[in-house]
Amino acid sequence: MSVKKEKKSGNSNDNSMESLQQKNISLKDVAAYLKLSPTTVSIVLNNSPLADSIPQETKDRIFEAARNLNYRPNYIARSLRNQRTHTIGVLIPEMSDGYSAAVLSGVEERLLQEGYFYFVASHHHHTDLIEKNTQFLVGRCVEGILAIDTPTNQQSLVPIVSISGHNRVKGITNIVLNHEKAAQLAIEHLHDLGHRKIAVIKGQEFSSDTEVRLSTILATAQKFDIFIADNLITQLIGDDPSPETGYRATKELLSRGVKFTAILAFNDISAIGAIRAFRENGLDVPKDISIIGFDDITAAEFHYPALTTIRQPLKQMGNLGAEHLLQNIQKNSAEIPSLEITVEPDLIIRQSTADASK
Amino acid sequence: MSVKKEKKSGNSNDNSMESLQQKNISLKDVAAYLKLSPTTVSIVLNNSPLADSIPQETKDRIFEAARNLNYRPNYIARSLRNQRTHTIGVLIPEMSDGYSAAVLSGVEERLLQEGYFYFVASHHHHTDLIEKNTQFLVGRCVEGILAIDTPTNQQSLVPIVSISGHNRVKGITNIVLNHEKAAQLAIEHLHDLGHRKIAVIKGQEFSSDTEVRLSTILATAQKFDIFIADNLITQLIGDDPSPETGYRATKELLSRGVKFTAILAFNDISAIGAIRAFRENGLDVPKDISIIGFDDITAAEFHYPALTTIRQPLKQMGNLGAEHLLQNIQKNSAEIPSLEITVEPDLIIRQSTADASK
DNA sequence: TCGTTTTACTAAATCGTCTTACTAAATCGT
DNA sequence: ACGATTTAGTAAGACGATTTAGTAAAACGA
Repeated sequence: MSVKKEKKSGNSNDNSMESLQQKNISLKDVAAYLKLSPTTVSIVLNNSPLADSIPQETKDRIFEAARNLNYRPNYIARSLRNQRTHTIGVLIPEMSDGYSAAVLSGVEERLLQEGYFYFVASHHHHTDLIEKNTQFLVGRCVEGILAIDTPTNQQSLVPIVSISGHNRVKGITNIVLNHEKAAQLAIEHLHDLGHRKIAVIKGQEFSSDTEVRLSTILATAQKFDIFIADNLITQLIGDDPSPETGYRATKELLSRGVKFTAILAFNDISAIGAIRAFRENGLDVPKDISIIGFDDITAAEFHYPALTTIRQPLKQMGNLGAEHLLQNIQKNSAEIPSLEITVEPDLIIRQSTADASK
Repeated sequence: MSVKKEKKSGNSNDNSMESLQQKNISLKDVAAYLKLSPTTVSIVLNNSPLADSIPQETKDRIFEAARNLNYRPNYIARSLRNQRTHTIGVLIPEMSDGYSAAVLSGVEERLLQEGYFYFVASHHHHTDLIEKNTQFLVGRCVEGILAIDTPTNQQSLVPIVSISGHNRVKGITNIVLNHEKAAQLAIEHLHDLGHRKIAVIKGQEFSSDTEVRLSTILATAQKFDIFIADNLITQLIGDDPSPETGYRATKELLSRGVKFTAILAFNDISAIGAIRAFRENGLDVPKDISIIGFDDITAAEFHYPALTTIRQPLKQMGNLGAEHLLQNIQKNSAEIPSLEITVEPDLIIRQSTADASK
């Protein structure tokens, strides 16, 4: 890393003085300039009902002055007075895992529409960081918190909406996937292809979806008369967000020597790691082993082989989460119901699944 | 999407009343409770030098009361008074493209250390959105702006640090890759493997690195007596952040019927698209065609074949960007130098490159 | 013409914190 | 014992906006 200094900017005689040094001008300045009171300027610029009695001519003068002086209301002062920050906090495990980013893009879209901004804080699966970040965010006067794939135990002073978070706290709105449907789609697809020996990669302990995902899969399999024994279940270990964990889990599974013709991965990331493990062991996907991922992150479609996967509408979930959070912010805390919003998965059939070889 | 209402929370007789309904208590409340003035409480809690004259006993009383009453200073009021928001704005093209997320994780790490939070705004490569978002952020009283892969033309009222942004505006600190070194690493590697006919996938018009990347590659190639003709250059079109654009660009290149044994992709995403295109045309990577990506995003290592790529230290760039922005915020605008911080690329050799077949 | 309403504004309080400029009492130095 | 300093605080203003509760003048109604 090297540093190259070029030159000072803002030599005191160029135009940067005029354009940059101007102190931010306040309502008072505008008022003084117009020889009016701040009150009048305020009600006109905010188009308050009180402005009805102000003649159009005066209004025009005010608007013009505000524009000419380049008046921008101070958001902080306004927030203090109105007790509204138009800011929410978002809790995520990891910025760079694809999943959070996809949800966030939905969150951002909706929030900006409503004039809200958001703070992001990631906790890397440390329980104490979840707690601490929540405190920080509340300390920053966020109006609500959106928890993405993050357990939320405590009740908070602000509304919370949880996306794929496991928790049964009162007054929290949950955005969750229809897990039964997801399991149904996955198992049915494999069953249709003739697979009967199916292995499963279970998620990390700390992942919100780990338990439901596994239990719904086992239950659904049973409906198809498929019994998934414990020795066909392997688990992701560690908080590395890369395919490495899926690779390791699969290696471990293969080392057991149990036979299977298909595997359900916890997510696309781990599916990608699994494929590498199979390939190293001389097993072709999908000829020898079929694999189904979960999420349908961008990488899934362009992987080789392209991943068959259960799509979660991640962006939509972000959108919905933001929407409900904003709604709850309008209500007073006593009337916020415990809601559960379910979104539907889709089976995306690509090249990582095929007829059972034998 | 379905909705299931469970039950109201906050039934007025459970403990949520006590724990949630308590109005936020202010400095004044603490002072009143202690029968002291807000001034005294403030100087003690902030450990201001004035507190030297306050006896320890009183201090203890104040600390205890603050804790018992669960006093949390109002950040907004404090910001207004101190004219500091400890918030910066981050401009990115796209939340979910892997690149921004990787840089952001570095940004976040550094900012949190310093007690800063950040607002994110993405512009999806729309010039007017860049302008608009900058306005919004400044309107939100951010103390500085970090522009990631985003052109910044105008001088602004707040310090700007640009990461991989092309711009020659005074007073802006740039974090850039050593592009010459990057080109050198890539070309040298291919040359060593015997490649002489090399194609290039050029970035989109709007990507900051597009021009430098191509020009440094062409210049470096020439040093190795390799001439890259125009008909060996194809370009990414459109703002789809998926490998699709790389796929299309490569298809188009192949349709020209020009021969080449290796290709330099603009980034890993487009390299992944290119591999798919080659595969469809019956070309094996790396047996028939070698390919080098750029960035080393997480997906690169686990792709098949694993991508040889030029790594950019994305997280470090985020870290540096945040660090310099915070430094510049301390200075007054006249003394901010136009700095260029260069970070070094690495050649990561994996399986997508091999000896030239003929 | 006199009282009421409307018009066109404004003064002052408030949001919650921090800081500057005090004061009153206690202690110190000689 | 008397002025100077230290101790232990406090009152008031500012940050920049919004809102409540006005007021003075003009227009209106009978």
